[in-house]
Amino acid sequence: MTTDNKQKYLITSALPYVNGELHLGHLIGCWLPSDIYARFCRACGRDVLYVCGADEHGTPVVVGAMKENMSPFDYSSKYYEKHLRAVKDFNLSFDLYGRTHTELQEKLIHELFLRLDNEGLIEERETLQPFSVDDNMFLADRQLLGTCPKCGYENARGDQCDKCSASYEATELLNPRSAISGSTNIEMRPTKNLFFLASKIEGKWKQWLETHAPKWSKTAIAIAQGWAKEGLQDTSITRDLSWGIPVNKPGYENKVFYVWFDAPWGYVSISQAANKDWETWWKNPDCHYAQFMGKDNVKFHAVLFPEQQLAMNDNWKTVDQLKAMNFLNFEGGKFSKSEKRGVFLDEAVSIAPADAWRYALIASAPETDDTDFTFARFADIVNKDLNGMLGNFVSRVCKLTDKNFGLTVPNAGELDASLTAQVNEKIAELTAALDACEFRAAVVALRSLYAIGNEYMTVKEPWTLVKNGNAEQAGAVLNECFQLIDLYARVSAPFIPDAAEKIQRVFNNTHDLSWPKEFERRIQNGEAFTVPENLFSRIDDARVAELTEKYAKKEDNNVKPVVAKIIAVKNHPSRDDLHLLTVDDGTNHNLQIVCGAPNVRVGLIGVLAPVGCVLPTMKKPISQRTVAGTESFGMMCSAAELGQGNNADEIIELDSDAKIGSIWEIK
RNA sequence: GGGUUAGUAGCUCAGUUGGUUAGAGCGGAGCGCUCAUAACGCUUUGGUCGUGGGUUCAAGUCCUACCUAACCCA
Repeated sequence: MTTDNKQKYLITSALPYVNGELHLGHLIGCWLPSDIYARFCRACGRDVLYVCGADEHGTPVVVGAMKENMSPFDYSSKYYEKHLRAVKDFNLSFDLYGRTHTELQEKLIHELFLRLDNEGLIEERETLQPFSVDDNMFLADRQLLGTCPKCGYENARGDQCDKCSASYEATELLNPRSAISGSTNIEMRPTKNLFFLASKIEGKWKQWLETHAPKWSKTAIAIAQGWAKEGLQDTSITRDLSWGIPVNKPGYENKVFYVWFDAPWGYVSISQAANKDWETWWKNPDCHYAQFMGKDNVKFHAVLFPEQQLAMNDNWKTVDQLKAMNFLNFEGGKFSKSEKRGVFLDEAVSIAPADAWRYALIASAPETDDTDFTFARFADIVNKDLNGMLGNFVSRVCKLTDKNFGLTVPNAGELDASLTAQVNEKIAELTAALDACEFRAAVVALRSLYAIGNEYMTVKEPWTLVKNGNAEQAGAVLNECFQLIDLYARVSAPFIPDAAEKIQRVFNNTHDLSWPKEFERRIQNGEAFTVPENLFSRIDDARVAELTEKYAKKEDNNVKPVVAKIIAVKNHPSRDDLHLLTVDDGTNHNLQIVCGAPNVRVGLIGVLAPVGCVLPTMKKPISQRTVAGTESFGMMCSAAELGQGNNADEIIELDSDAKIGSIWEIK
C-alpha cells in the first residue's frame, strides 16, 4: 500500500476489438466518457489509474487475417496502430493503451487458470465440434458456413442464419462447408474442452450483485438481474484455435483460452504494464472502480468478469460504478464502413478539431437511448456553445479590456455576491453530475456557467461604464470576467483539454487546471494577459451540406427497372399463353424471363424489372420465381405496371434508340 | 421465439416514490445591445406525453395488449 492517503480511482474503458476501423460510436461509447471522468478525477486530486487497450484474440482476427493474407499478429497489430493514432488524435489520457497479446497477459491468465483449477472450478468435458478435414482444424461457429435449415439461405453461419435470424446447432446446418477453404469435407469430431463451473459460485455472485448493482446504470442492473434469474451457466473457456493464450494444461497443447475468458483480464495485465503499484488499485477494497462500456458489453462486465473475479477468491477489486452507453446512429442509420456511411476515427480530426468532437458528442451522449448523430446538430453545438458562448466570451473580455486598460487585468472591486452564488450553484451541479457520470447533465451545467459570463457582461455593460467615465467600475466588472475565464479553463478542461490550455495561456502567469470546489478569484490585479486567437471556428451551412453529402450520402439501394432488349422468343413448354424470353439487360445478355404479353417479339426494346425491383404498383419486390415450372429472373413491364396509363396487357415498347441497360426512371 | 430498454414540442433530450397550468436547449418569430467570432442578452411560439384498453379521487408516471426501434439470449 502506498503511504499517501489520496483516494484511489480505477477507471477502465472497454477494450475495442482489433477488427475494422473505429468510428464515432466507439469514441462516445466508452473512450470519451471514461476520459472525461478520468481527467475530472485527476483534477480533483484523486489517485487515478486509467487503462484501456486492444482486445486481440478470438476467431474474427484469424478469419480477417486469412482474408488479408497476413498472420493474426500482423493483422491485429495493424489495427492496434490505428487505435493508437485515434487515442492520440482525441487526447485520450490513458495511463496506457495496451493490448492483450502480451507476455504479461499470458503469465496472468496462466496463473488465474491454475488458481481456478485448484479451487475445483474447472472441469473437462467432451463435445462434438465441426472439423474440416482439408483445413486440418476444428471450425468455430463463424468459420462454418452452409445452408440454413429453416429458410434455405446459402450463406448461413454455423450457429445462426443472418437472413432469417434462426439459430440451430452446427449439426443441423445443411451442406456445411469451411469458410476458410470452402471445403465441404466436414466431420463432427469429439473434442475435449475445459469448462468453468460458474454455477458453483452463483450464490456468491448473487450476494455480490445485491450490494453492488444499486450504483449501476438502469440498463446494467436490468441485464444483470435477468441473468441472476436464469442462473449462471458453466461455460467452455477453451477453443480449438491457434491464435490466443495457449492453455497451460497437458493434453491441451493445440488449444487456446476463449477470448472472453482472457479479454477482461487485459485490464489487469495492462495495469501491470502501466504502473508497478497496480495492486494498490486492484487489490484495494477502498479503491473506487468505474467501468465504461457500450450496452452490448454489459453482460460481460456485470456477470462474466465479476463471477471470475469472485471465483478466484483472491481479493480482486470488482466494479463499483458501471456506466453503459447506448449506441450512436449516424444520420438516421447505422455506421457502415462498407457503405461509406459515417465518420471514422482515422479522418474525424481532419473534419473538425478533437475538442469540437469531444464536446459535441458528450453533449448529446446516448445515455438513455440510442442517439442520432447529424452534422446539422454537430454544427449547432459547436457554433452555439463553443464558438458563441465560450470562445466569444473570452474574446470580448480580452478585447474590451485591451482597448481601455491595456494588456493587464483591471483592479477588482467588491465581490459580486449574486454572481458568486450563481456560479457556485452551477459548479456544485457540474461536480455532482461528473461524480455520478451523468454527462449530459454535466454539459448542461457547464453551458450554464458559460451563459452566466455572457449575461453578466450584457447586464453590467462595462463598455457603457467606460464611455460614461466610470473606468473603475468597468474595471471591476472586467476583473470578475477574467476570474470567470480562469474558472472556465478549469471546468472545461476534462471536456475540451486543448481549448482549456489555450484559455489558460491567456494569462502570462501559470495557473493550474485543478478542479474548483467553488468560485475562487485566482487572477491578481494587474496580471498581464494576451488576447488569444479565436479559440473555435464556425461550421457554416455550406460546410454542413458538404459533409452530409460526403459522409451520409443517402445511397439509393433500390433496384431500378432497366431498358432491355428481347433477343429470343420461344413458346413455353407447358403453357400456351406464356412465352419464354431471352432478354439482354446490358450486363446480363441471356436472362430467362417468362412473359404472358401478346406483343413480345425478337428485337423489341422494353423495360425489365429485375429481381429485387419494387414497382410503384406493387408492394413487394419482384422475386426470382418459377412460373409454370420454368424459372423467371424478372419481369417485362407493361405501361400500367410502370405507372404510365392503363395498358396492362401488352409490355411497353420503347424507341429503338433507347440505351439498353440504362435505368428507366419512374416518373 | 424469450428477456431488457426506449417511443414526450419541427430537432435532440429532462421529467425523482402517480398529485396543482408537462420542462430545457436548438430551430422559428419578435425585441434589445454593439465590447465581441453575422457573435451576446431578453421575450415568445411549439406537445390528446407511440396506439387501444384498465386501475385510481388523480397517470407521461402503475397494470395489460398491440405497434415501432435497439441490445442481449435461444
